[in-house]
Amino acid sequence: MASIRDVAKEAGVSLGTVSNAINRPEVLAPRTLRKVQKIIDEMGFVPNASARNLRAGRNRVIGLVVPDISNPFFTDIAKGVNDAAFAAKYIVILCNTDESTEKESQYLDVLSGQKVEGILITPTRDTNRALMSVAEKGIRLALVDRPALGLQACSVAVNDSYGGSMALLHLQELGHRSILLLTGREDIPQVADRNSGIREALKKIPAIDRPQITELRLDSMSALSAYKVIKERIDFGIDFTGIICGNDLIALGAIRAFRENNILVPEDISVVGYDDIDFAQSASVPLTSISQPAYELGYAAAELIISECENPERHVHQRIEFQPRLIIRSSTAPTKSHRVTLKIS
Amino acid sequence: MASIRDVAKEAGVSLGTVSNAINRPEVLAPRTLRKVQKIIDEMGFVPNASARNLRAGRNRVIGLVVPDISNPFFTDIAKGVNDAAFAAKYIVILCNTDESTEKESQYLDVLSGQKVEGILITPTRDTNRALMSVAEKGIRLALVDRPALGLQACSVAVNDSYGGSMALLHLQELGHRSILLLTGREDIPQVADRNSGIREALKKIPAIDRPQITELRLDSMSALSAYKVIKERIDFGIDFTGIICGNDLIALGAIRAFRENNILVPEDISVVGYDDIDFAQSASVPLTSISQPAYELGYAAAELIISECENPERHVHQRIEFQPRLIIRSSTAPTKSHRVTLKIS
DNA sequence: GATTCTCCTTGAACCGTTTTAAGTAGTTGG
DNA sequence: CCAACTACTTAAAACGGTTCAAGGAGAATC
Repeated sequence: MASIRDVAKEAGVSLGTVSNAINRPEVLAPRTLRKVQKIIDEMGFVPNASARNLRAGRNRVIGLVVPDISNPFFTDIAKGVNDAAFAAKYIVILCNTDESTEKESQYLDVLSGQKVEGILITPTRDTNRALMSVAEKGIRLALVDRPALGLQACSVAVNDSYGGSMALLHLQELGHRSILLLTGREDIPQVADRNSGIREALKKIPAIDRPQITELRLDSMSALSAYKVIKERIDFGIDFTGIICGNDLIALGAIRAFRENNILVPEDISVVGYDDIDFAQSASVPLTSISQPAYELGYAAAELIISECENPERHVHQRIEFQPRLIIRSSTAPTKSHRVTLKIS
Repeated sequence: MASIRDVAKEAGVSLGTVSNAINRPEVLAPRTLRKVQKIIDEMGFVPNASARNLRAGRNRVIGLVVPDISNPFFTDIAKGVNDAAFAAKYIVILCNTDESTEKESQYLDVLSGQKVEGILITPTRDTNRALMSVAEKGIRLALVDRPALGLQACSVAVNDSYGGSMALLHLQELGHRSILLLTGREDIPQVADRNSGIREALKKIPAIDRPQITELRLDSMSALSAYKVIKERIDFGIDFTGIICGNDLIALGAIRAFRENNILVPEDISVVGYDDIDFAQSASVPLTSISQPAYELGYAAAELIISECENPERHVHQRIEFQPRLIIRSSTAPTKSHRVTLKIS
C-alpha cells in the first residue's frame, strides 16, 4: 500500500511537501499542490492513521461502552453517538459489555491502549476500578445516562428519580395498591435511582392511599429473563395489580408470559415499561412507558466529549439532564378486583 | 501517560526487554519477567496501539459497515460480530450508513485510513466504486447478508430468493390472489433477490391460481416510511388481500397505519414480515415473518474475516449460506372477501 | 583456567507520519 | 549589484513501539 514517500517520489517533491498538501494546503504553491493532489488521487493514497496518530497524538476516535446493544434504548444512543461523531469526522469503537463488569474493564483497557480521545460509557455498576483508573490516566470520559459521581467528567443523564416517581404515581392514581417492581440488580445505578424516586414519592402519599411495593430483581434486564421469571412464579404467593418494569424489554417479556397464562393486560394487571422504545407503541399491548430521549442522549454526550477533545483547555465539565415523560398507552388501566398472584421468595 | 521507555527505566532494564515481557514472556528469565510486570502494573502501563500497529502492521481492528443499526436485524448482526471479535481480542469500529452510498464511501475511506485488518459490510447497493477500490487496495473484505459477486472476498448470506418464494407461497396457499410487495429500492441487493425468488415461484404456480403482484418501493426501509406511505395511499386504487414486506419494521409500520384506519390484520389483510426480529412475536399482531439468523450471520462473518487475518496465506475465500425459515404467527390468515384498497401510482 | 554453550539482555533500525528549523530561489528596493 | 525580503520547499527529528543481530555472563566441559 502506498505511503507518503511513494507519493513524494512519484510527484518529485519531498515527503514534507506531501504532508503539507494533505494538512495545510494553503502553504503550498498552487502548482505544487495540484501536482501532488493529482498523484495522491492516482495512487489512491490514504494516510496511515496509526502513524499520524502516533506522531500527532490525536486520532479522532472515541469509544462507546454500553451494557446491551440489543436493547433499542442503547441502540438509539449508539446511533446518536455515531451521527454526532460522523458530523465531526470522528469514528466510534463500539463495546458491548453484556452487563458484565469484567468485560467492561477489559474493553476499557483496550480503549486506553487504542489511545482513544474519549470514552462514552454507561457504567454497569456504580463503581468500577477500571473506570477510575481510566479517569486517572487522564482519558477524557463522559457518562451516558448517568451523572458523573465524583468523577471529573461530563455527563448526560435523564432524571431517573423523577421517572420512577411518575411511574409509581400513575399506577397509584389508577387505584393500584399492590405493585411489583420488576427491575435489575440494585447496583445498576439507574435501578437504584428510580427506586429511590419511587420511595420518595411513596412517602408523600397519605398512608391510606399508599401502595404496597414488592421488589423482584432480574439478573439481566432482558425480555427473556423477565419472561422466565414470571412464568416460574405465576400463581403463587402475593397478589399484584400493577408492575413497574426496569425497561420496556422486561415489560414485553412479562406481558408475553402473562398472555400465555391467560392473564390479561391491562384488565388483570397493569404494566408500566421504561425507555419508551420504538416498539412500545407497536406491542401487542401498546406499552405505557417512561420516555427517555435516547438518541438525543447519545448525540449530546458525543458532542460534549468531542468539544472537549477539540478544545481541552477551554472545556469545562458539564452535566446535562433530560426530563423523562410519561407516555400513557394501553398497558395500564384502573384497577379492578382481579389480581395476579406471583410467588415471591 | 507512561511509555515503554519509562517502564524500562523504572525497572532498570532495556526497552526491548519490556517489549519482550509483553509479547514473548517465555524468552525472559522468570525473575526479570516478574520485575518488569510488577512495574507495568504499578505504572498502569498500556502499550500504545498506534505505535504497535505502525511497526507490526497489525492492529486487530475490524470495521463493520451496516445500513441501519436501529434495525434489530442489524443490531443482532453487530452483536454477533462484536462477540466473535471480542473472543479473538479484536475490536470493532461501527459505521452506520443510513442507507446512503455516500456515507458508505466515506466510511470506507476512513476505515482504510485506519488500516483496519478487515471490513465487514452489508453494501447498500450492488455496486459501489468505493467498495471496489477498497478491495483493490488489498483490504480484506467480507460481505454480510450478501454473496460476494465478483469480489475476492468471503461472504455470509441468507438465501433471499428462497425467502421471497416462501413468503409468496405462504400467502398463495392461504388463497391470496392480489398481493402487494412493500419493499425498498430495487438496487438494494436483498430486495432484488427476494423479488426474483418471488417471480420464479410465481412461474411455477398454475396460471389459474397465480396471484397478481404489485410492487411499491419505499425510499427507506423503516417503520415510519412504511407508515406514511400506507396512510397516504389507503382507500384508493387497487385491491389487496396480502402484503409481503421488505422487513419487519416495514410490516410493523404498515400494521400501525392499518389499525389507525380500522383495517384489521389478518382479517382484512394478511401481512408477512421479513427478518423475524425479536419484537415480531410481541407485536400487536404477532408477525408472520421470514426468519434469518442475524446473530449467527454476524458471528460467522467476523470469524471468517478474523481467520483470514490470522492466517492470510492459508485462507481460502468461502461463501456461507444460511437458509431462512418461515415463521407463521397471527398476521396472516386465509383470505376473505375483504380487500384493502391502496392507491398505486 | 581456557573454551564452548546456553540463556538472557541489549542496542539500533525501522514503521509512516507531523513538525519545525533551515535552506533556496526569486523578487524588490536602494 | 548587493541586501533584505518573500514564498516555498526540504531535511531531520520525533512519536512509541517491535524485532533481530549481536553482546555478555554464567555454567558446563575439557
